[in-house]
Amino acid sequence: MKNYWDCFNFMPELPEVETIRRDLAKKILDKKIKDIFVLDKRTLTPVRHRSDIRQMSNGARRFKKILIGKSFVGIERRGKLLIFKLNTNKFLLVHLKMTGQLIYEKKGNSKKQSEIIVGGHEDKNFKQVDKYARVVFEFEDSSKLYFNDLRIFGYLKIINEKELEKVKEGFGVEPLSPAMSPAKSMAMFKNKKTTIKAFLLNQKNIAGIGNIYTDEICFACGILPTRKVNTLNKKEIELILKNTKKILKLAIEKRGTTFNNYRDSNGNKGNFVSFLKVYGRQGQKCQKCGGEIKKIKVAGRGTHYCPVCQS
DNA sequence: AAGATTGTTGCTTA
DNA sequence: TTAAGCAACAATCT
Repeated sequence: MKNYWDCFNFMPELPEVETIRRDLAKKILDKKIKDIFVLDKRTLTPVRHRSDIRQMSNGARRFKKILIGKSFVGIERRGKLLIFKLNTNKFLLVHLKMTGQLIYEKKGNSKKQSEIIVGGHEDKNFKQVDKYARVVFEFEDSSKLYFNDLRIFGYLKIINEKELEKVKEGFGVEPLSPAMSPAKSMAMFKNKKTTIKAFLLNQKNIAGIGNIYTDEICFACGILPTRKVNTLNKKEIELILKNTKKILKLAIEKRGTTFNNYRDSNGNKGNFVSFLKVYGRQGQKCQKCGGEIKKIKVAGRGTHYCPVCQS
C-alpha cells in the first residue's frame, strides 16, 4: 500500500453498507458454505471482549462448526450493521467499523484483479485481498467471500433470534424508513443538550450516520455542527430531516461512494465525489460562498464546516 | 515521537 | 435517574 490513508477511501456508513447488502444478496444467498478460513481470530470477538481468553480460544472452532454446511438465506441491515440470516435459527452479525470490507470473488478470479468485486464496488486498484483478509468463506461453487479489515476493529459474531432482537433495540430510527417522520423527529430532538454533531453520530438517535454524512448534513442545512440541539427551531429540525434523507438516498444511488483524496505516484486523482461539500475540504473554497472551509474538533471527531454558510 | 484517523461502548462526570 | 462527555481500542502514517 502506497499510502495508509488509501484505506479510508471507503469508510462505510449507511449508504456503503446498504450497497454491500444489496449486492451480496444477489451473489451469495442459498449457496452452501463449503469451508471457512479464520486468519485472525480477533475478528470473531468484538473489541471489548478480546480480553476474555475463553471466548478467544473457542471462537474459531465454534464459528466454523455453526456455519460450515449451512447457507445464508437473507441479508438485513440495521444502521451500519449487517445481519446475515442462516438457514438455521442463527444469525451472523458483520460490522465493518472503519476498515472492514466484504469482498466477493467469483470462482477462478483470484489473479484477475479487474474482476474482483469489492463489496459491490468494481475496484481495479484493489490489491490487498490477502494481506488484510481476516476471515474467508468458501461456497460450494468455489466462490469466496473475504472479510478484510486492516485495523481489526470490525467483527463477525453469531447470535440467536433472541439476541438479535436485543441488538436491534439498541438502534434508533432508520433514516430512510417512514418511521423517521417529522413528528417523531420533533420528539427525538426535544430537550437534547448535546451538539447536533454528537446527536447525529449517536446511533441510538438515528441509525447509520457517520462522520462524513454528519458534516454534509449540517452543511446542507446551514447549521453549525457545534449548535446545541435544544436551540434548533421547528424549521431547522425539519430541514435536518429532509437533508438527511436526501443525502443518504443520493449516496446510495451513487453506490455509496464517499471519500477519496488519494493521489497515486503520478499525481493522478482518484474518484472525486462531487457531492462532498465540506468533508475533507478544509482549506478549500466553499462551493456556495467562496469562503474557506474550516476544520475543528467536535464531539472528539474531525469536523468540517463553512463559517459563512453555517450558523 | 507524539498525535491523528473513526465507530462503538463502558466508565466517569455533571 | 439520566444524559452527556471522554478514554480506549486497533494499525499506520505524518
